[in-house]
Amino acid sequence: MPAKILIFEVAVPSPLYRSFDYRAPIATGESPPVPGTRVLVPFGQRRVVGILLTIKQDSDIPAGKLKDVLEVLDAKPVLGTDLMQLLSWAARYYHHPIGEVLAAALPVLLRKPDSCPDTHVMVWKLTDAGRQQSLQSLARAPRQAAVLGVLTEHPQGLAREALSVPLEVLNRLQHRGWIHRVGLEQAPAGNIVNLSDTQHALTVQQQSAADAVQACFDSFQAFLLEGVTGSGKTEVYLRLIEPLLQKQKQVLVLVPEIGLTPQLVERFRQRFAVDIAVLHSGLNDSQRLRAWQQAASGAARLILGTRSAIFTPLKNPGMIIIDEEHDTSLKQQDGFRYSARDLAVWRAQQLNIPILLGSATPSLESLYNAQQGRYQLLDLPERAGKALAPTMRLLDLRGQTMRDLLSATLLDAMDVHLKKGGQILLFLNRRGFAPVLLCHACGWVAECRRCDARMTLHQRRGELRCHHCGSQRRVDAFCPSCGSSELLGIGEGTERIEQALQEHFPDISVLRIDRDTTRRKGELEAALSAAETGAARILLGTQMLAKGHHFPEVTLAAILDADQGLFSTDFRASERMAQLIIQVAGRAGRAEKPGEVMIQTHHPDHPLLRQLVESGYPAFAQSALEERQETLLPPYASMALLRAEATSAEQPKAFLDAARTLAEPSQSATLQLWGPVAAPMERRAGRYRAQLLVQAGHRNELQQLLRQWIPRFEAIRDSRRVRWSIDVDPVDMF
DNA sequence: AGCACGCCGACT
DNA sequence: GTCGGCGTGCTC
Repeated sequence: MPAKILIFEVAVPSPLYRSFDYRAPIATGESPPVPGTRVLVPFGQRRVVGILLTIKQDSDIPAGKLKDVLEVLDAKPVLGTDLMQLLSWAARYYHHPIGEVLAAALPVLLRKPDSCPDTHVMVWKLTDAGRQQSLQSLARAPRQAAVLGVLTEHPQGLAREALSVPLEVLNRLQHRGWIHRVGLEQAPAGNIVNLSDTQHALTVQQQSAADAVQACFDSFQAFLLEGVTGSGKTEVYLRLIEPLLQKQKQVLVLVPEIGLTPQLVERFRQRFAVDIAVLHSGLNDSQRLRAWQQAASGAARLILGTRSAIFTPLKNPGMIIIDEEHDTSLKQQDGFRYSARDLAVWRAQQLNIPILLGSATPSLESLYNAQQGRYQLLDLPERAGKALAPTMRLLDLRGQTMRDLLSATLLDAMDVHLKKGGQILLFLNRRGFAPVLLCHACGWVAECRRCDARMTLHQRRGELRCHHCGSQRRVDAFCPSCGSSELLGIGEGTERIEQALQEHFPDISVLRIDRDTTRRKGELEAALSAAETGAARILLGTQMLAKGHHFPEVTLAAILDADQGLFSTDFRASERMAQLIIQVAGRAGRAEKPGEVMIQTHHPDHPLLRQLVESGYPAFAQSALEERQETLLPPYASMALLRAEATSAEQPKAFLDAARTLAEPSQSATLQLWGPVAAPMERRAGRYRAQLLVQAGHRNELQQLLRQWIPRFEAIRDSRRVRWSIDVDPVDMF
């Protein structure tokens, strides 16, 4: 009888669409590890950290090829059953290699082969000796004295973060034997919900929305909270979070990238005296690991994060909230291209908890789900408090006297608002000085050497920059083509508008907020606070300015160029433009001052624009949905985009041609392939890009095709030479 | 992806 | 005579 050997099936961090089998380690101990545990395995010439998927009795791989697991790295799995299920499903649905999916869900430090640092919450406490020290004896070490003082008042101990002194100070005290570190299994379970008195009474609509969700606290239900700007969505979130925290549950809140500002975090902190884990891009690896562990242990009760926070382990999940659910930054745009919103709905269902999707301008997908009865629609049609809805107006630019995108009508309106003491917000989604540098003598324009794109002129820094690949160079003094010195910046960016505003309103302070003015740390915060206090009278900016901030003094908001979104090749462009316009409009008149919104366009009769302005977003969304239905576009169809890129233009096309041929036999009635075609900007960062669109009437049909199609790509000759990727439910068609 | 192996060009 | 270019193949 051969001895029974166990086989570990392991997901290895590599772009391969399969798992790998290993012999279980010799010393498995009493209880074998469970799926979700990290294992160190030999892989080719390397050793890598993989994740145990299953333990099985035998393998299809010949015994001679099997290698041994080198080490089991965790006593407890880093990924619990629920996350393993979520991630396996996500790998299948998005057709991304399981090893990369699992790796993407783990904090960087857990992807390294060190054993997992302790998952305890560490706090510092006074020792008996420490308690007996007099503070006077430490007069020459004020920081050490302060620590002793604070710890005297907190006999249960405090985390280092709470003490906010350098580690060195603590080490010195520890060395003297006056304080020591203690690991707690969980954070001190204070009962901790501590409502501040800033709580406002809810409006009738807010209350009924909150009631509806609260009625479903103990089971899965998806809610779409459609609330106009200023209607108090956040207050509804806070009201719902409160009873859950009291029941010792955790709440996971996902927000778009720009939405996760210190101001938002501060609002949560002021409301609830619980440990909040904040997961944003600014964290370093150990901070991120710590936040993850605090969520996993249950110590953090409120988890606030961007897209990838959807993979945070939760000990005691109570609810998931997705704020600004329409925002495209919730969809990962490279590598493992998942939608955090869609995964969140799946996860809520799996955890049997409610999920709340909030937006002033819901995505057409979510509105469709609400109409289908999958989501329960909650409506907040009115602004809370005394604030009045702003009036919106299209400004016909045709034939108007213009000064750098500022029409005479707009300038007049600005004058009026400034005289009345109002603040003004101008939105333009184009940074830099001018999007084109043109030679007046010969017509040459400055183009990027690595992209099919014009360079943007950044005049103040004397640079040309490509906004697609990031390359930059000094602006030419003479035309490289004809030698003329007459080089003109054509078109407008925020930098030019800023200059024009300063000239036109010499006594008014203008604040420009875009990626160029807020590049360094702290600059964005400084700018936002200058905007909020009203110190700056005219605010000018890009997306950054439009999203989520509260500027109570703004009485006039203007979209300087609404025409960009009108004639795009991307069928979602008009939806985006509408969302952006409403978002900018939402910045005006939030306080007691009535707001005015002006939208500059050369197409004032465009049906979409008119409907948006005259009837509002819900009406716009309804007719956009009807149009999608007629043209059989999402959400009435399912899409996947196969992209390929390489250093030559031919290779991606050849690969996609081959891929298309492989898909051809399985074409059914509603399955369609479009392309391959060159990407809208074919060359980007020196690489040529092409794409093939797959469309199906049904999700299942699309999935069925992808399942049998993608494994065959490895057989295509060029598949090694091109970089290809599959994007299921793409939101960006580029 | 990473890494090794392998076969052809310009260097000490 | 070697260092190194990137094409090809493999990873339990």
